Amino acid sequence: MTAPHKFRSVDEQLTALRKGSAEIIREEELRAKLERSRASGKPLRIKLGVDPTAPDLHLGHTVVLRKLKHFQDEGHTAIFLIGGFTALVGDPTGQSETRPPLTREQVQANAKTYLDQVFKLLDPEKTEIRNNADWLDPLTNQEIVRLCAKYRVARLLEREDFRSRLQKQEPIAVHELLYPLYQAYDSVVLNADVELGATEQKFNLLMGRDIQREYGQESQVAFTMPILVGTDGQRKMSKSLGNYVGITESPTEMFGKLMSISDELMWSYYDLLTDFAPPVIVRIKEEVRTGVLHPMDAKMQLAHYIIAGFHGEDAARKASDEFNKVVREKQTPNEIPTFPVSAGTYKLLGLLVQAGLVSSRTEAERLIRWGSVEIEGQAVDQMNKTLILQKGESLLLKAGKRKFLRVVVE
RNA sequence: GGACGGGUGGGUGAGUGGCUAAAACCAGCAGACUGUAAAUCUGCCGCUCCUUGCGGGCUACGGAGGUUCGAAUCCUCCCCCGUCCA
Repeated sequence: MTAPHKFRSVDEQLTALRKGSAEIIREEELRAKLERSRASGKPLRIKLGVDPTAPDLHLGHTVVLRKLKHFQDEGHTAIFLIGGFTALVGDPTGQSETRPPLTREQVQANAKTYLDQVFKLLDPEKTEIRNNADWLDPLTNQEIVRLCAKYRVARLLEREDFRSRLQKQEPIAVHELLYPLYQAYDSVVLNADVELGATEQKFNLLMGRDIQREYGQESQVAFTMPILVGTDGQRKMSKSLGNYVGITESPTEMFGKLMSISDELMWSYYDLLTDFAPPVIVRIKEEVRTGVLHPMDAKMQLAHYIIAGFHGEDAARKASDEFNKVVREKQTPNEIPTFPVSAGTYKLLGLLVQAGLVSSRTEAERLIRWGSVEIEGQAVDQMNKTLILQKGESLLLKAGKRKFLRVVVE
């Protein structure tokens, strides 16, 4: 009479968890941990740390978040760690650009918005939320030195971005070296069994293993996910590169951005941003290859799926309709922002700038010259177009292919 | 502390006295085409003024001065980054 197991079989779990992963170091250890947990009924502790450096999460963050959810779905404990302290230190991550240091208030505000967004995916009931400021802030100098004593400089410098910066003669600040140490120390405090991260986190995750051992703990499994390439198809998705899709963006915007990825890139989005089983994705790919399914339709299906996950079916359908209408049929969108003005005479150039449709008069001139500015569907052909607006009137302006504005005279 | 190398437009990166609003590439924008805001091709890509012209003005090559008819380019001082030596 054995009690029914709380967990699925280890093999089933492993299969589900492996999906989409880049590297699991080491898989045998993960298997052993899963076995032990299944036998004891004790869930594993899965750590995912995020530094709240910006107020919004984008799809890139959700890759790893989704994996955390998979662990959660298997009955393990998801630990969402907010880097309240480490956000102030700043992970080097290779970016040479010096970010302006965040204030504690900013970090706190960001952390709050993160949680709201994270719970669109994770089950809040089953998630342990921690903030490393809680234990890193009170650390004494003595303890910090003791922590530092546990690692060697040469090993720190093995990290890819340190090495390349050293080679390229780029600056490395001392505090940047500390970052991985703090992150590793978090794993000790949280007693993590597994730490999730993007592949670029590999070094930090591995360091957690060493430091945990130094503190007499069993090493965590370093579990990495591929980095999501941004909408430009080149570089990793990031807000500062402007190639991101934010999860709080409107469904329409998300749809448009997702449709703008290259046909090629869509497959990695299928892998990393959906929960379709691998064979399903293979089938879709095959259908596109043989011409049964149009690539555009495959992409629309993808966009629909992703958006439905954040905003619901209805919103996804609306966004899809809107896309068909505006982009494919080149019609006017349903919802157009309005810009109130008072009655009077206006020069078109000035109005375009004022309304924010263009960033400068020079740009407005350029667009007019190209015939890309329209009033009520009519291309403007004179540079000095003057508009006489009367009370109650409204005019539909279009600048470029997808900037619309309704000028309303009050 | 010493020797040496470097700091150029959103990014990478040419340019050593005028022909340079500054090559090239990337990003961005527009147009054509299409199957989508994919791909491809073409054009544009500091700001501003007007009589919209291969037009005028202003701003721009780390900062401040200077030389010169003219400076991203030469000189002086300063700031910042890196390498090597101590």
